[in-house]
Amino acid sequence: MQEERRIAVLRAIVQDYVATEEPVGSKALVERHGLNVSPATVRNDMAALEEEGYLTQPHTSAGRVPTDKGYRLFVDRLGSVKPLSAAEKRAIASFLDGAVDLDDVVTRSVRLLSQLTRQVAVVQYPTLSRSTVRHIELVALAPQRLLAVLILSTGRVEQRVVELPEPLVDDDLARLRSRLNLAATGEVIADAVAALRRLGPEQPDATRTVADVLADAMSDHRSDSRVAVGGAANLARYGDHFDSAVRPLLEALEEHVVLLKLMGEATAAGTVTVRIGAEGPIEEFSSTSVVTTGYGPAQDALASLGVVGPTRMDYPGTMAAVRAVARYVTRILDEA
Amino acid sequence: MQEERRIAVLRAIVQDYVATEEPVGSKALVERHGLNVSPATVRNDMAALEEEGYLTQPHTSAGRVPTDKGYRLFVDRLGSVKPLSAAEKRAIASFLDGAVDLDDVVTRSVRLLSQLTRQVAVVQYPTLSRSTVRHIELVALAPQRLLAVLILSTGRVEQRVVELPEPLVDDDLARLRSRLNLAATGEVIADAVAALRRLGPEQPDATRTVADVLADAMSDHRSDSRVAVGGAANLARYGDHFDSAVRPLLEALEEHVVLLKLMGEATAAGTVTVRIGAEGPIEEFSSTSVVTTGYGPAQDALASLGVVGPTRMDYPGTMAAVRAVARYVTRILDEA
DNA sequence: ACTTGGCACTCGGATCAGGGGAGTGCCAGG
DNA sequence: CCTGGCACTCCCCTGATCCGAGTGCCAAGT
Repeated sequence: MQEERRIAVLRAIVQDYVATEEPVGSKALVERHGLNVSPATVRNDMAALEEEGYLTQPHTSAGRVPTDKGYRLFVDRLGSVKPLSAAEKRAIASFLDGAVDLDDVVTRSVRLLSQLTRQVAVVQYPTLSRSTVRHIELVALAPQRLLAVLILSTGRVEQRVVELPEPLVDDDLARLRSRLNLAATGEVIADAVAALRRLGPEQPDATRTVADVLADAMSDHRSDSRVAVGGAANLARYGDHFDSAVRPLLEALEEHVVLLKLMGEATAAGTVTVRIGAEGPIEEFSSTSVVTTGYGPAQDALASLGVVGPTRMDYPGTMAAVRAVARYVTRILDEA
Repeated sequence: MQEERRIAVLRAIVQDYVATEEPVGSKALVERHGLNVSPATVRNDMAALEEEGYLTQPHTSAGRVPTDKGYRLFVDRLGSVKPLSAAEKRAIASFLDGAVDLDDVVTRSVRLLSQLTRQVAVVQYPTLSRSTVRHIELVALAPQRLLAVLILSTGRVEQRVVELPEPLVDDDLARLRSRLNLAATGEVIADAVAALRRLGPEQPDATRTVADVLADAMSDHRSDSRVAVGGAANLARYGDHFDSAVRPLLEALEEHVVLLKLMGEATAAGTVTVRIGAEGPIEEFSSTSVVTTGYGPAQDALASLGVVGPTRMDYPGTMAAVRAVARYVTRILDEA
């Protein structure tokens, strides 16, 4: 009985604190929420919750603030994620439907997500390792120079200028093109790389050169850590802790490697992961929470997408938005 | 005689203020700079400069701060832009030389520029209107569906999935491809669009469909306003005015259209444009300066690139960095 | 065994006065 | 036209005071 009320108190505190950004006291609590008990009772509960580590007091004589542990309990005890309104769903659909290519999908998602959550949104580009080669194209730029274009199943395009060891006539170019496509098209990246590397030493130099460049392009780690970021302006709402919190985050947003570490491994689509404060991998961001999920085919997430914000954030709303956007993105990519 | 000294005083004030971010007084001035006059003399000069609108006092009894007009004079009277050190030049070269494609060049430039200037850097992608069509590629995805890939001279790649009104066999595809390339390859975008649109009604439906999609892709204004932004973390150094200055800027950095307006028309490569405070087109950014220049072939700039920062910035250094980076980017693009 | 009202206590934050100091303007003399 | 001197003006820092929200605890009530 009391146990239940304590959870209710914790929940109320979290909600109020998220809304007001100020430590919440016993009196205000009973007023704003329909708790049918006196402030004194709530005080006892709060003392107990503090004892167990779910709350803290900034000062001896101030209201209570949830700890990371408190948020964690709050999130875990969320019954169901509240579904988005019909209007929001429609907005998502219409916003994403106009996308013309992969870049566009990612850009729109990131913007959409940041607007829905009023937070910093991060969308990782589909991982190379999960995609297959759709086509390889060679365009002659000069007799000894060509442009190799690599098109992947996810819609990603890589291109490289290749200097040839010897001039190549059109016929040779066509032959080379079909040889490369024969080896790589339809294959998963890892296999395609292997196949290209195997294109033996017995082949003419030009083949080797081009195959190597393509294989390198495919294994380029740089392109495996591409992310899009949006809504950085929402950081301005961080309020205080400017130098200690906002600045490192702004820096991280440009360091994609750090950002990806912060986002963590792509989880299976459908499951929304919430990392609260110090639960994350980077000490500096101990007052930052991350809400992510994977997107792409069910058991085989292409990459993750999510939101980064202050520990004091609207978890239910954020989780709902992240999940919804992931779902739509998955569908869009499926169609293309 | 006094005229010259006044300029010297203004210059000294600008330098000190930029360095310390605090109003500068007469005594500190004569000490830190080798002015061979007394503080009283400097005070007279300052009073005159204030009279003419080059300086202001935050409070009756505080030091002086340059006005926009003061910065303007300072910038105009800069003798020569101080050249970068050899080390810096080397850094630029090595930083940009590793770029593999257009995206990479732009990304690296933006990062480089923000690091050199410790400011927010903005690089516009080469304008579509100045580039030519290098190649058009069609890849069959399904009998009635193909992927059209458009490769431009600047290295930009656009792709679209096209649903065909009728199935297309390989031979037709090859014919279609060469017809499209014949019409568009080598042409400036505007001409290519026209040529594609002309691909007459007498042609089979598939041709029309694909040609239209390509023409649309080329005239897509969305892609004409692409920019890359970097160094947003440097905004953290804005110090005070957080909500009034940093926030709108952060927002603008995501609104590429606004950002481009702020950057202004691409100026001829070689000329560095400085827009100080209220000289800019957007009232909200009246305490923000913009330093830009064009890049690309001499008289025919592809696009602009530059830096956005507080009016109180190191103009000589910033101008030098912007010019140097533009120069290198031009060279790199020329080679590719 | 909880809950409740009462009460003393704590402590942060707002408010205010006072003093120090940096900087100015002006004037009279070089 | 430059310079030293001097009175004056505010800004801002410091310390003291006060107020009130909020707590913890206790004793009484259900």
